[in-house]
Amino acid sequence: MLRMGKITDYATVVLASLAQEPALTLAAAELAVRTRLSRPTVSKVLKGLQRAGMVISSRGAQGGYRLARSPEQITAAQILDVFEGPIAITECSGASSQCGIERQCRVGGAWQRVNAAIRRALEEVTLRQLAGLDSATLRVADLASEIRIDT
Amino acid sequence: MLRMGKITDYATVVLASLAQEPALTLAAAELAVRTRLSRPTVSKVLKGLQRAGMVISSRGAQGGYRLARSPEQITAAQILDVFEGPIAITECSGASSQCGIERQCRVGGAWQRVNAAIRRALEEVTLRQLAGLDSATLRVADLASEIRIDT
DNA sequence: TTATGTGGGACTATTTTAGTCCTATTTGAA
DNA sequence: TTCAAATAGGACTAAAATAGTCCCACATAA
Repeated sequence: MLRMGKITDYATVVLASLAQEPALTLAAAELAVRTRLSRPTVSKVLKGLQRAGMVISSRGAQGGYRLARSPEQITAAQILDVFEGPIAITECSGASSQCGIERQCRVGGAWQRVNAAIRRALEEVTLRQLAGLDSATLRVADLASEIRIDT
Repeated sequence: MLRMGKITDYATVVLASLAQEPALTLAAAELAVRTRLSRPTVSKVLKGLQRAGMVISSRGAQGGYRLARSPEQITAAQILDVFEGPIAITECSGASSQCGIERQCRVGGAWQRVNAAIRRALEEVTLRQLAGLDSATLRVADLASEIRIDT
């Protein structure tokens, strides 16, 4: 329905892995093993995360990565932002909307609100939760309804 | 941040246009004029919508399209489904998740819940609202709490 | 019977995305 | 001082998704 790229997905996995051991500095190679992802991919992900300030890197021997903040302070929204950018659900709902039909369609406004709502929800979800470190697990009503068949 | 294709965007615009005149049967060409989109594109969109049962078509002269149900009964989630498919926010959160690392990452579950929450929010938004036909506008605050993830 | 429509694809060009690899730079430790 | 272990930053290619157009068969009102 809505999609995020695989890299963002990987990023979550890698971050979750780092969240298991917030104290340690782990090398990309080690993280690749732990996450079962390929090394180049893990590297790419970590570079992005470091540029975004989500992880702190140490270069040279014994170097590696660690979380820049605690898992409670990293949100799903932040993770999305790193690789997906601030691009909105629809182009109209983005910052610089100039689709030309704007005046006519009037649709933009509503999508913007939807988008804002989704974003706020995503800001409520922490890495701690994503990593399953929360004993009180996420409580969201039972599963998404499948394709609806209203008449 | 999260993205949906342009076609889905167009679909919303076209549906909103149809929602202005639920009684009329409008030809693709006419809708192209009203929405300021190109004819082929509008046509493509409408074909998809008709296959999905969102609009009803009449062939031949004086033919065209009209909404299959009232604007209140068409939701943003349904519109998304037509062209974006049921694909989830991350592949792990899709129906057939077999990413291989699933056992390790444990992340999938949380994303699934996030995804479900987003979907539910999208089901609350009607075409009527998207089209701006509702005098009482969307109340974002409510929407956000709808999709909040309790810890 | 002809104008006007939709139905269903086929098709191409463009853009995104995924994933790998190469080279420079940094740094701890023998 | 030197070397090995790591990250930084791109460059690059292949594959996949998207956008958008076009063509032709079929349907139907006048």
